Amino acid sequence: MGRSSRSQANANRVRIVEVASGLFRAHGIEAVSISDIMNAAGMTQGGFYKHFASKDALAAEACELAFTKAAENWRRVAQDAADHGQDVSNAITAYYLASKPPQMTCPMVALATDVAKRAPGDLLRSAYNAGVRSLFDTFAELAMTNASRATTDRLRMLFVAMVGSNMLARSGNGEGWSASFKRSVVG
Amino acid sequence: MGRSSRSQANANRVRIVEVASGLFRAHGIEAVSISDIMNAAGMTQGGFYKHFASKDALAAEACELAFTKAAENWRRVAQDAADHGQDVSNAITAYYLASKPPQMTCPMVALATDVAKRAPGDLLRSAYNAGVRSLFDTFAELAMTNASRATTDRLRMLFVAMVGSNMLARSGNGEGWSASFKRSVVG
DNA sequence: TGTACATCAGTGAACGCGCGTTCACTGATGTAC
DNA sequence: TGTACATCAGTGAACGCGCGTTCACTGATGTAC
Repeated sequence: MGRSSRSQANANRVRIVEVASGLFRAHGIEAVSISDIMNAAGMTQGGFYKHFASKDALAAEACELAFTKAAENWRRVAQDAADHGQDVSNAITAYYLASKPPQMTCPMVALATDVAKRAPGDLLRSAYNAGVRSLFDTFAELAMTNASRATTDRLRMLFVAMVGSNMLARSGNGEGWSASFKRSVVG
Repeated sequence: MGRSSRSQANANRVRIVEVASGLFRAHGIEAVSISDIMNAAGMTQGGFYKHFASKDALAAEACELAFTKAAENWRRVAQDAADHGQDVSNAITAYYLASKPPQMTCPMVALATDVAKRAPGDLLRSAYNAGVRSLFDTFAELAMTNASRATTDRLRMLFVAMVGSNMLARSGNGEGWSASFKRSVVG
């Protein structure tokens, strides 16, 4: 197994970020090791530092990717809803609270605790906050094009309610009781 | 330093749980070591297992204590508000979203990620969910005695919005932007 | 196009470190008479 | 109340383990002529 071609190496780098983005969202950043990531990407641990300066640097990139993908999905869901004459913010909320595979967990919820440990100005913390900001802006933009004239404040409250009920449901016992929080938001 | 008396040992055990409850809320369970806890309690690591079967067992007890203290504080705040003829649910929400020292961080937010990693039926996970349930019930009970006839569903939405905005603010950059989420809830 | 050499993506073993937990030990506390 | 002995709360060193990171090495790829 000698040197890979430039294009192969680039593809490998992209795959590492994608795989890491999923693993981090499923298990949290600290619970996933470099070996876990590299093996899942079909390589061995040693090659990691040919692509990234540190685990932290990867975490910031993986975080950014997670938010980008989330925003893309919201746009797609909003388009679908608009095409069928349905309420856009309702559609996004329902999509957001629908159960998804672990690697698709909302990055706002999955990474919050890891981010909270970082100092202000930290790479990951900055990526996370830029992501939250961008995701809310996307939400507001999509919901505003809707017929309904929701205020920004009302959208902010809906947004944090989505996030909060998602977080509690994720740590819940699978009882219907946890689900009642979700229902209070999407209802 | 020989054997401690029974009552001294009991007091030490209580202190360990209290100290751990604060450290876990400030930094997360995995980021705090047994040494950290025992040193903060004024002892050395080796004595830990004379009191607890494992770090997990302590985590469950510390989690329970955190929720108990939170409920007590809410009751006190509600009583204060009622005594001054103020709206109870507003008072609790404002108190909940006010900035507090790290060791007073809301356990729902601080422990969520650690809990999410545990299997259903795990000791900590059970303690967390019992705590959430009990804290919401407390909230509903206190808010219902209020003049305003809020529906349970409306209280649930307010509850998850509190939790969500608190979580985002905790991982925020200290900009006013993060605070606008809190304002959308308490406003 | 062909050849000679430099580059560098990926390998896998090794490193230092901090963790949760164990253990032999100490000596004041608790108990039996 | 006093004495002899068992108990056991707390100590501090040691354990095995997995982590992030480093490193010497391999050999196909890229480049210069």
